[in-house]
Amino acid sequence: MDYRRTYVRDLFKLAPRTQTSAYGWVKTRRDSKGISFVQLSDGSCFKDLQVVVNEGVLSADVLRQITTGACVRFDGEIVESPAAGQAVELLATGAEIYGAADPEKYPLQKKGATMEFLREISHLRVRGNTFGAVFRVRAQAAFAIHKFFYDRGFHYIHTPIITASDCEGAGAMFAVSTALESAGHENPAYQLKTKDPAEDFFGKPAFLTVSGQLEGETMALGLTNIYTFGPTFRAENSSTSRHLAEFWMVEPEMAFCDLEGNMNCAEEFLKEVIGHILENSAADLEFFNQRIEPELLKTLNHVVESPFERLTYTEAIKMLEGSGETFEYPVFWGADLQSEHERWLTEVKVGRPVILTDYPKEIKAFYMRENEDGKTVRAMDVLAPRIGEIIGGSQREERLDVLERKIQEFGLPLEPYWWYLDLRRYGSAPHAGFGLGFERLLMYVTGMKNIRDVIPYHRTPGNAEF
RNA sequence: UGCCGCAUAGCUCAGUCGGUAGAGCAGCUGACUGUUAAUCAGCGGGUCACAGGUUCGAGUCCUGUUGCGGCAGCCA
Repeated sequence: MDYRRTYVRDLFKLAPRTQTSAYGWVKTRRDSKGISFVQLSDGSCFKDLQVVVNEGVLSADVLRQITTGACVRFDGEIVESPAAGQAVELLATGAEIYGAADPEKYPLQKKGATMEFLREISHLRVRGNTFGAVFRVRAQAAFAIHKFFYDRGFHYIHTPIITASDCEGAGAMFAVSTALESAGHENPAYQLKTKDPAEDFFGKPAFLTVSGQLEGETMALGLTNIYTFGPTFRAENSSTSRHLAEFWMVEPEMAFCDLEGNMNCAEEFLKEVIGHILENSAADLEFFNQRIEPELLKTLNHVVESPFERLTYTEAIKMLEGSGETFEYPVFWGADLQSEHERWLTEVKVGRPVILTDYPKEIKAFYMRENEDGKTVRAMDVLAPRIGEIIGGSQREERLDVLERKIQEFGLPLEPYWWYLDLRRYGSAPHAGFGLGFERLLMYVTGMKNIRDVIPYHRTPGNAEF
């Protein structure tokens, strides 16, 4: 068996009367007198292959094992289909069962299951229509991201997963330690080897990264344009449809770039990646449009075609104040925008993604470049209808004295940032970048309502199954 | 972490006033010469999440626990 076989996707393109084989998993089997129809999928495309099995072609024993979930190879001939529903089908002359699936126990049915149930069988759900489409689109999106940056001369950088800096300021962190060790294989109890971080593996407290940005900045100030695309961890005890403890983040960082350039990059990025998926995952998106989110294709096409609205925080506050809406949380200059405010701006007022800039410095991170007014920073958030913040970024503070002052104003110690400050000490450059939550982008592109359903195995508070 | 909701067959759900459990789908058996979530007939299938409590009697009422979901906060 060679991996370079003909995928089901390619079988549809074969000329009638071509002899071939189809490998895959059975979705359903329908029997009539003298004939059986098998829907076969190998995940290479949305559409199943219809295999026609005439009576007597297969032994009773083999036919009996061709049930939903079974893994089978069919040998036969591509023929034009006499019935509606498919142009061609495979007329079977033989079959081999690789793995049967007991139909009384196989949990994945061909009819109605909730997303919550399918989440419990995450190892099998990929064989269904919805999750096959989700993970094909996920792969396509990842490729589109690499292509976007490659085409623009960005270098793909791998920043560390483990970091000893516990003050990146982006949320709660997971500790990484060998101080905790199992008392033994037979005894599952764990015990603490040492309480002193100096005796731990790294000689000081270490954590899983919450962002590769600071290290990304160091690479950009030498390679000019870089991006990271890797796993990110937040130990925040938040259980919502938009949060994961382990997720994937894309973080470009650009030297010789200001907030304007940053906004341009973010907008071009979203348009090109979504455009690529519209073009290359059409059948999967059509399914999402029919079964998951009726407005999906309309929305995505609209995003690709129209310019994003760009507003300053101050302008957005004025709009919210004049909206006539009654919000649960009050709107005033200096307040962080709540979900309800972001929703009003993107869904009611504008109807497409909005880029907000120049937030009050108190509600944004220390590394964002301070404006001349002394009150706001060069921050930008890209807000999307339905999912809220999809991108957060800023022009970075490149002035040593200002950055040192800001770190202290935020009550952070200077010492751990010695290397970050060195960037401003030696050959500092204006630079900017942003972070994009990959799974949030996938929610937007697929219309899936829960972030746990766009990653193969979700990690959330209380769950690390699989 | 806070507030709210849910937990009954493999799945999706109903279960009235507290009186010993029901449907559709799936599965199995059979019928049907081309089906498309096939159709038709029949059959099997239950620790009513768990632990207590009230009661002659609890799926149903009360308390606690666990799990799941929604919203909010935090964020990407």
